[in-house]
Amino acid sequence: MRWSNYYLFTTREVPKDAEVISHRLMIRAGMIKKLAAGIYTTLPFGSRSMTKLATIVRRELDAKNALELTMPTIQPAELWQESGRWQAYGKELLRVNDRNGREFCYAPTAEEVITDMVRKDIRSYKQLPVNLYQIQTKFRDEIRPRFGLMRGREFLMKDAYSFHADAESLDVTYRDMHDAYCAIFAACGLDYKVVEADTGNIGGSDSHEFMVLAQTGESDIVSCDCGYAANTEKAVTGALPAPEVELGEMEEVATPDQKSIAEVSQFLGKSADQFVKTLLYTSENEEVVVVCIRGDREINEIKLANALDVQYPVLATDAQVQEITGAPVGFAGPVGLKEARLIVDPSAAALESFVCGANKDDAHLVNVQWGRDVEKGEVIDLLLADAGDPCPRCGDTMQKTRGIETGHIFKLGCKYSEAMGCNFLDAEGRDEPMIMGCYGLGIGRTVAAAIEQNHDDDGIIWPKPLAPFTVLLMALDPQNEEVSAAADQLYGELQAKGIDVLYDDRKERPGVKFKDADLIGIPVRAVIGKRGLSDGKIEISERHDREKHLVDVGEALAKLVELAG
RNA sequence: CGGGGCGUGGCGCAGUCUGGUAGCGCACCUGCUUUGGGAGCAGGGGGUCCCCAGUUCGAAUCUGGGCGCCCCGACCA
Repeated sequence: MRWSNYYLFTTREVPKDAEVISHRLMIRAGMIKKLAAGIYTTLPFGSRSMTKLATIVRRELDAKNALELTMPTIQPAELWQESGRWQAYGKELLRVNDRNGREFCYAPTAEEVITDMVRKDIRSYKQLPVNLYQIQTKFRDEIRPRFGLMRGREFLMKDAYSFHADAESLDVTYRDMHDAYCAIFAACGLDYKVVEADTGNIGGSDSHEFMVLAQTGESDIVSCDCGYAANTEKAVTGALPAPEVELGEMEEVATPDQKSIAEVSQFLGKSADQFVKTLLYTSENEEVVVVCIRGDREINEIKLANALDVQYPVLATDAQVQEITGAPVGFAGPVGLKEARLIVDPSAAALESFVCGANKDDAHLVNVQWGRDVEKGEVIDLLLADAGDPCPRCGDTMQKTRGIETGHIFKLGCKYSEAMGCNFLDAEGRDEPMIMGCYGLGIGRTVAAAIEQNHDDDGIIWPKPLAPFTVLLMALDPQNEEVSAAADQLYGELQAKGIDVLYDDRKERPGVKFKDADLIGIPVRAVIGKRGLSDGKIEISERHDREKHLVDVGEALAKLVELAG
């Protein structure tokens, strides 16, 4: 491709709303352009990267016998009502009406449509398993789209769905997809981690996320050298080391205006890990739940939602706290709260003696003991895991890192097949719901993640497999006939070798071309200028180290082919 | 959903408080010079100042309504 004929316009400045590096670089390098909040046009240069990733994805999935199809992006409401997600998905589901007023939605995912298709086509266990995928645009009306392609509303995703006669068959496909995803991310040259994950509103049992490690990621991961790794939404820990406490009789102490754990901790001279933090939650079913956790730790609200089997637990209002505890916010404790359901995290349950609110204005209780002074209630893990916590498998100290969720695989079980009557006849002639799995991979997000992980101050440093072009051929002074003749010839030869080459034949000054070259980050660069050419040399370098090698004109092609490989 | 901020050529901004008919840098076009790390000089094109209504002789500027966009928060007992 000759740059002079191409649609690639770089910019020196970026819109002020672009904050993360991949977003800035994708705009500056002419890959994407914003149309509306979280909605982007992918320009030709960006499109090439996406296509390269899609090709890798297809190759690895096809190798696992997954079959590509294409489903509509506009889906009828009836299917979503059947699965129950027309209500459950909430505002993220973009709903539209056609000219007759019939309700549709723009697909955020395609479980309903694929399940509807399969229930109509497949009757027998002999036709199972099947694994079907598409690479198709999705729309999710996110609360807060941000970071360009990292969290867009409209985005390109590969989604796959498998159907099985039994759990063993699902296990095999799940493993296949796990391996395919590993192959895909490895092929892209990305530093990634597979972690245990919560299933969120997709539903189902077992689930893993593929995280590209980057500080700008929106997910927290804890991991251990032994191999355990999990999203903090899901992560469990070993028992926390118990703090040393003095034992004594329960006693009320005055703590005027000392509301937060930090304040009371300082006021009483006791560390925060000797406290029990008591929080009141409500949810859509309006039951108030009292939750206790150790004073220095945080509640994982995803775990709480799962424990309560609700969608969104929310903290009780100040008025509700006043009504139930009889005290303003800041003085809640488990002692004497008989009316409400009490859930205690193991971190709090393990305390031999602790400090908590007295359910009375300006007062706390010290030396409280479970069993003696207050019933323990249900002990359920609600802890938000953090760096330094013990690994649940081996007990070693875990680390915390951040990652970008680029892939997510689920064992769905029968959630959709039961709701939608997607059944088959087994060998005994019994009607059974199919067991399902689903597997997502964000195409645009993975490309953004690749940039997040591979760049420097001057621009993108593409991993070769995702690079829009493999070789950038620069003619420094295309007006000079010798230079342009040599460059034209090399360009033709590279094309003949099947190499993706971008030929910078623009009539720009050298400085502009070098800056652009660094910005767009093509892995291999060949520079032809009259200075080198007078000695019969072409300068070849790679973007990742920019080390310059002068190569004889006659050897340049072979060298470039070697580096491109 | 709550809080804050912003909408002025393609991009980044000034002008708004104190109303008088729009400007700067980058980008773009033409010419000359320059040509190995975002050149110089000269000339030039491009804006219903987000939209609607109102006040006024006069509105980018004041008032009201709407739309769009961004950031922060949704972390506490």
